[in-house]
Amino acid sequence: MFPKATISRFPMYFRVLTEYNHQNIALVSSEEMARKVGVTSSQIRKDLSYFGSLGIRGAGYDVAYLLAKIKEILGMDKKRRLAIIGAGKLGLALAGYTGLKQHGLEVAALFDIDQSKWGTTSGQLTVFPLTALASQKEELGMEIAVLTVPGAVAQTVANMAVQAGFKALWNFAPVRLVVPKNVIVQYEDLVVGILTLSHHLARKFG
Amino acid sequence: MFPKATISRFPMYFRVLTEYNHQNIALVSSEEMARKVGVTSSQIRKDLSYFGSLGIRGAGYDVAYLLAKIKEILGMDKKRRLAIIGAGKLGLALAGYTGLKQHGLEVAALFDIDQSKWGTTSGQLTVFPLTALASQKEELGMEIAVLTVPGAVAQTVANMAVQAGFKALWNFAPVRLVVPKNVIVQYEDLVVGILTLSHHLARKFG
DNA sequence: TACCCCTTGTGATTATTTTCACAATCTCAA
DNA sequence: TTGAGATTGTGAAAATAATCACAAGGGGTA
Repeated sequence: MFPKATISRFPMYFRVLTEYNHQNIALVSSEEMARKVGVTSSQIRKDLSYFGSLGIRGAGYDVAYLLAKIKEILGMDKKRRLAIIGAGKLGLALAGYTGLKQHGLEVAALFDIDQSKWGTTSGQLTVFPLTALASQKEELGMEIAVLTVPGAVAQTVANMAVQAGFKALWNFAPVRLVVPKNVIVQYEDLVVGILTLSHHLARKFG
Repeated sequence: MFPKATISRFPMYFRVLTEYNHQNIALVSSEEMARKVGVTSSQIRKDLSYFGSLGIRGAGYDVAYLLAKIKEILGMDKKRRLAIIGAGKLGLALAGYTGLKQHGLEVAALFDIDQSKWGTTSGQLTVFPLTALASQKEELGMEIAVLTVPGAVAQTVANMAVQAGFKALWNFAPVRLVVPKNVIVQYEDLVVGILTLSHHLARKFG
C-alpha cells in the first residue's frame, strides 16, 4: 500500500500537468515536474509507480496520458456532485469556489436548518431545508456531503447525512464524527495551518 | 526535534481541553483525552513530552495549566493580527470565520486590487487598496498575510507582502511561492481533502 | 509514615515514508 | 542496426514517526 501523503500530492501534479498541457508540451521529465511542484524527482517517480509504469524510460512522462491517469486515480473521470450542509459564510464561499469546478467537482445544492436562508442564492444554487436532504440527494445525484455547520451540531447533521445515504463526508467542523464503518470522513481543520504559522512566529520572534 | 504532525494535533488538544475547562474539570488523563480526540494516549503523552514534563504522574494533566502551555506553544498567548489579501468569496468567508477569533487570531483588514471593493464590508472590516499594505501593516500591527487571490497573481502578491515586511504567509493559492529564507509560508490546499475523498469513492464504488 | 494504586515520561522497538543509486530500457541519430 | 545519452522504475538504505512497555514518581489512605 502507498503512503497516505502520496494521494495528497496528486492534486499538485494534476495542476502542473494541466499547465504543461495548456502550453502544448507533450513530454515532461520527473525532474522538470519536481522543480515546479517543489518535491524531489524520486518522490514523484515513486508516487506514480504505485499506480503502474506510467512513464517512458529515457523520455519522461506523456503529459496527456499521465493527466488522464491521475484523473482516474483521483476519481475525477466521473463528475462528483456535492451537497453543502450549512449555508453560512464558509458554505457559501465553498459553493462559489472555482477551484472545485476546475477539479471536476460540482456543488449541486445547499442545505440549512434556518428557514430564512431557504431559496435561491446569488449564484444559481438553491438552499433547501435540511429535511429535503434525502430526496434531493436522489434528485440531484449527490455523493459527497460537505459539513460547514457549527461543531455543536456536526454529529447530528452527520447522522442525517448518513441516514440520507451519503457514503462520504467532508467535515469542516472541529469535531470527531462517529459514523458507520462504510462511511468515509475527510476532516478539514482550517485552524491547523494558521496555528502552525503562529507557532513558528512565536518560536522565531516571540 | 519533534514530528511536524505533533503541532498539527495541538489545535485538537486545545479544543478538548477548552471543553474540559468549561465543564470545570480540573484534571484529565491522556487516556481520557485520547478517546475524545481520536488518537492513542501514548501519542498524546509523546507529543506533550517534547515541550517538557507537563503532567502529574499518577494523576493526569492539570487542565488549566496544560491549556496555558498549549496556548504558549501555539503562539496564542499573544494576539496575532491577519491581513487578508484578496477580498473574494474565500477572503470574505475567512474574515467572518469565528474559528479564527476562538483561537486568538484576529483579521484586522482586507486588501484588494479591485477599486470597486474598497470601503467597509458587512462586518466592521475595511477593504483597503493593495497599495496600502505596508502602511496599514504598521498602523494595525498585522503579522500574517493571508493570500486568497487567484494562482496567476499569487507570486506577485506574495512579493508585495514580503516587501511590506510580512514574515509569515498563509497561502490558499495552489501555487508554490518563492520567498526569502526568513519568510515562512504555510500552504493550504482545499482541494486535497475533497479529492482524497473522491479517490476513496472511486476505489470503493467506481 | 508506609504502602498501594495510578498515570506520566521515555528509551526501545516497530512501522511508515522518503531518499538513494543504479539496472533496465527507451529514443534518437548516424 | 548499433551505440550514446537520457530518464524511468525500483530494491535497498536512511530518515522519520508512531507505538510499546515499563520504570519513575506522585497522590491518597490508614
